[in-house]
Amino acid sequence: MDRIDRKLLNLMQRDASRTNVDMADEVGLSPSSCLRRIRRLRKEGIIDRVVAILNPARSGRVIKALVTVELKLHGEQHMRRFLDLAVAEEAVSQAYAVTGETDVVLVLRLRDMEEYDALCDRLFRDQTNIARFFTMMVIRTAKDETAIAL
Amino acid sequence: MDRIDRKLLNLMQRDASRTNVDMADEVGLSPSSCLRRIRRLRKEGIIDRVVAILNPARSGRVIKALVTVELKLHGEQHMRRFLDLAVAEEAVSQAYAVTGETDVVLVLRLRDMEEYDALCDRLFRDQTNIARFFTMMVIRTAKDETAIAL
DNA sequence: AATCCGTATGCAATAAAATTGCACCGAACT
DNA sequence: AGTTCGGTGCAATTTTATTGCATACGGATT
Repeated sequence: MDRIDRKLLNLMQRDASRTNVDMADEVGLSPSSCLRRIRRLRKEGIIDRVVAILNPARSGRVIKALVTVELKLHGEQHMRRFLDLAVAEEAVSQAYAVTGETDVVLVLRLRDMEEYDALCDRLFRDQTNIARFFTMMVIRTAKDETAIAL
Repeated sequence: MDRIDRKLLNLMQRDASRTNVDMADEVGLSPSSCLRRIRRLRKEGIIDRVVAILNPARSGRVIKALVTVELKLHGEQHMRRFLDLAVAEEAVSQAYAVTGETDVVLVLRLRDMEEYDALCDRLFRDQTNIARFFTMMVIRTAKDETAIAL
């Protein structure tokens, strides 16, 4: 993991659709050598995967919301049951069990408020193990990184 | 935007490193036709970009934390000042201005607790406009999707 | 129903890229 | 100095992407 590797990873975190030839040129290696590095990074699992990122605005899921959830019963099985429920929802894009102020934090991507209301019914109101939940609607997204700083 | 487009988008959200030939075969199109669709999806901005996702465990940033921040002064310029500060931090992977319980929510990716402590100094303790902040350490990640359900 | 138009398709030819074998280089170690 | 190992560039080969072209499909219009 040297300077060139880091350079490649930074390139590919920004745009992985470039050709190997192109990137090789930018980092100052021959295409073959560059390709072998990229393959190594993938084989070693440093590059987990390469994916297409869709434009959220074009997908219809334009409303983002954060929800903190407090459970009544905190046992492992209760936590697992709720997380399973949440994870199964398409509108739930992130779900974390956390320490501190609350038990679970969800990140939602919603099409509209109807979807939010219906989701709340399924995840919170119809459940017996929910003590409280607080919703924070996202007003402004200042940063939303898939890239990891090296 | 038909069934085949959606199929392609789902494929590429999971793995965009496959060859066009391969994906064309899976969706039942000729390579040329499939390629033209993918180019159209990119040109229209439905596919925003293609990126490499690194393994967080291999990057050293293994601790995830959520922080809610309450500001003392809520004016636009105060909000902006704090967000600018937060966004500049490498450990801050997401930053949202929100309604409700609090003003700002941050998602942190940390190497260790020292980094957390130092970050708190810079973002919270040294600042005059922070009323309170609550940290929730992530115990379990049940879902963390870059993909958007269509 | 016939026509027209815009768009999508498959095929085949071509261009470009990825992949591999091979010889070589340089650092680390004996 | 000799040896080993990992990485490199070059060139040949294979695979893929790209494009031109003829055709097929669907919708709107006459």
